[in-house]
Amino acid sequence: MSKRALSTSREENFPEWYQVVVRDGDMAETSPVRGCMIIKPWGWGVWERIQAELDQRIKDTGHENCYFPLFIPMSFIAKEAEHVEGFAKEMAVVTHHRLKNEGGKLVLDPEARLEEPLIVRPTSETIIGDAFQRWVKSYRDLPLLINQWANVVRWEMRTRLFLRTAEFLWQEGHTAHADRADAMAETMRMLEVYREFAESVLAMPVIAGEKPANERFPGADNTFSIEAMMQDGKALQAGTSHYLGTHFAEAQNIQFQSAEGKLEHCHTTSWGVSTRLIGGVIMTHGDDDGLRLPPKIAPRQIVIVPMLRDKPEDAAVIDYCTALEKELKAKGIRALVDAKPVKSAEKRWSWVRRGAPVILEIGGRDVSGGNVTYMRRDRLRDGDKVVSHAKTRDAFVAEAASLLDDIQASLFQEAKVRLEGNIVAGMKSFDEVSAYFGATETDDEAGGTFKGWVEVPWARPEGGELEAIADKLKALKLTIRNAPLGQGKAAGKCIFTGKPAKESILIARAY
RNA sequence: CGGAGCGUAGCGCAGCCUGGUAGCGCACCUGCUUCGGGAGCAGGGGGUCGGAGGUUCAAAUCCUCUCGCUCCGACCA
Repeated sequence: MSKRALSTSREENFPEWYQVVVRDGDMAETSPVRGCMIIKPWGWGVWERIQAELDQRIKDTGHENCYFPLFIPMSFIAKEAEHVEGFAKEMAVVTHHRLKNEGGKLVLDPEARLEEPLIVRPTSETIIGDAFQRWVKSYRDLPLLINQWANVVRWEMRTRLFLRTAEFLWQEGHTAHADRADAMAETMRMLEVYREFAESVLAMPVIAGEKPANERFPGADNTFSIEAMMQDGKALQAGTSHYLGTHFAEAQNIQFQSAEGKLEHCHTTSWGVSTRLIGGVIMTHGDDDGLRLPPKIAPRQIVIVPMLRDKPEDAAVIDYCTALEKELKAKGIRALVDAKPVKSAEKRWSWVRRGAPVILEIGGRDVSGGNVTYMRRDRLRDGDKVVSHAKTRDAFVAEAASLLDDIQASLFQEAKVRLEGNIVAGMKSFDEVSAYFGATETDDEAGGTFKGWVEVPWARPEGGELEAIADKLKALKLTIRNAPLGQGKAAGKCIFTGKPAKESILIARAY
């Protein structure tokens, strides 16, 4: 008879469920500025964990952090034709540097119009390239390996908290290399960093692969992505890594003198992941009681809720909890006693909705017996019933770290089974693909029938042929996600062109 | 920016058709009783009904405009 902690379920209405999890999980809310979000302390705590873990990996692979301006001169963006084309429609532009008071109303001061408008960065290839042009003179300056943590703005039509917001936070890596091989190795190295990070830190299994030409970053020669499967079967692009060839180097004069004394253009790369990852975590691990956070990114891993009764004995319970918290912290665990004067049942459910991995409830009897009672958020219920476990306090403290490891592993395993069990291979024609997805035309609003991804052989068509295929897929709300790495020689024929297949690609609905 | 729907208390909603000056559940505050678990009873606080105009003796309700949100489409990390 036990009720759920949320007002809606994944099955009833997945998009609404997502919003409720974000709100009730205290992650973020919409702001007075259209399309922008306020990230609340709990959501920000998750982002801080993501930053800390990923930043370490970025540094371990030889990169240095720095910071470039938020504003980019419009002329910079205009230099790379494809880049302009790709971003022109979604840029925020600063045109004035002063307001004036006109009859009690604030208006733009026409005399304060900027000679050259400034773009609020949608990404920083151009302004970083401008610096690279000055920093790189010799082959001895290469490779140049830079990263920055920043906010960027893309004026999106439709926004959803974390998944697509007008302003979002990310890290963007930018590197310059002497040749294609070195730049490509960098591109793949960072893709692998993302894959490993997503799986081991976010417990989010992904498929790493190369994007088809029509899904490339504006100005890139090759774009690679990691794709994750959400619980509604849709794909989420969780990270990208681009080999930019010499396009930006040519547009911006990033040149070096080789050992042979020849002047050559650099080969550049860029790669990034954003706050969108948090949306991915929510849709990968959330359940009908709210968020379930992997311990590695949970701002608080173990939350201790004292069962207070407004009696003198409360003091002993709080002391017991505080001592326990201290012990756990000494072991490097992010523990918290929630002693707020709020009904304990309320506190329990609010931590459930926020997805704290382990929730302890400590009452007088635990104190006198030297025990703890706890719940695992990843396996909160057996059927409908909430499951609590009991242990001696000493045993709990001794095993706390491995309990967290176990939760991390179990969340990953659950998601991995879902991903691997829902990629359908073996279809021989587009009609089969169409039939597979076709049955779910009407179910976008409600959860509807779950449809996973389809893996099919194709001949890697380009140009107009690819455009036509993309349009055909679009009619079914489908996109090509990527061509997974490490696949063997593709067998059979391309399901679109009938030509001998070159590789397999994943087709899915996507965010 | 197009199509559809919706804006009434923190959240979820009723009231609108048939205008009469705002209500329910949860949450919140106080008290008492409970309490190894999402408690009961009693009392209470909180809304210029998204905003601006208009019609009217009177507007949450009718009309016009506007802003915002959600879903769908186009675009996209």
